[in-house]
Amino acid sequence: MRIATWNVNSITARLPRLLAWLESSGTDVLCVQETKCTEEQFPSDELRELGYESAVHADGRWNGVALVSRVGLDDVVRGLPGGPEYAGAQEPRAVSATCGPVRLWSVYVPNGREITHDHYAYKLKWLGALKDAVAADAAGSRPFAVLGDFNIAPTDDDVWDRAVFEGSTHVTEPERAALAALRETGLSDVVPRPLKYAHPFTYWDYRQLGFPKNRGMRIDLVYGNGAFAGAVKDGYVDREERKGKGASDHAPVVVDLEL
DNA sequence: ATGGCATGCGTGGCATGA
Repeated sequence: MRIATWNVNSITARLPRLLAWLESSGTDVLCVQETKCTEEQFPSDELRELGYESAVHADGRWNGVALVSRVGLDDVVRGLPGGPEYAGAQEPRAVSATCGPVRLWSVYVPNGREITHDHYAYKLKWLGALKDAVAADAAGSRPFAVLGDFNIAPTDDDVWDRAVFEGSTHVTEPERAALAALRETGLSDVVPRPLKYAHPFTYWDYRQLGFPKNRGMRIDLVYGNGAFAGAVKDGYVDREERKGKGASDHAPVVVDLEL
């Protein structure tokens, strides 16, 4: 079973690449982030023609998540139960479902913007609510994983130059502590292998030749419980998909399981 | 010293991203 997570940075802008990649990679379940569309605009018909069902949680030009599966899509939950509001509203940043033998979440953790910004406090609250929402499944015996764009580099090695991020979000101790608390529910970081260079970065800024210079970050993560992590046979970052015109600034993270 | 790129919305220049 091949499961992947990919921040597509607009599913409508990425649709030709997305459809081609699903076919060429043979992915069974894809966790999508930053759909940047309404639920009506989501390309459910095009995906259905390829044999995939979709569960979408989206409301317009920002955020938006989905689960796309060809191995079943049941018991869909849209949103983060108990999640905090930002600017008076719940944002579409989480969707979960059961896909065959495995329960999965697709999450788009708030960016945080700046350490002094309200968005940063919101990010930490959001992660706390995520921990509470997944704790029972994380501790369970059914294969379970939270996949997505966590907007946190778990260690200093997960950014191309730690010094550049001094004073910035994505690398702070409270963010990493929130990730550690999430792991303590029973989840472990399923680290993919890179296809090139030493470290499995998953995001490279569009600017300043970030990708050619491999100035990347590992912020797209797969957090699986024991039954999930124990079934993992391989995992990699498909950096080929970051190449060329019309690429997302994130590459897909692919995990193969024997379930 | 600054911005540099891409997206949506909507046709000009913001807001957002990390």
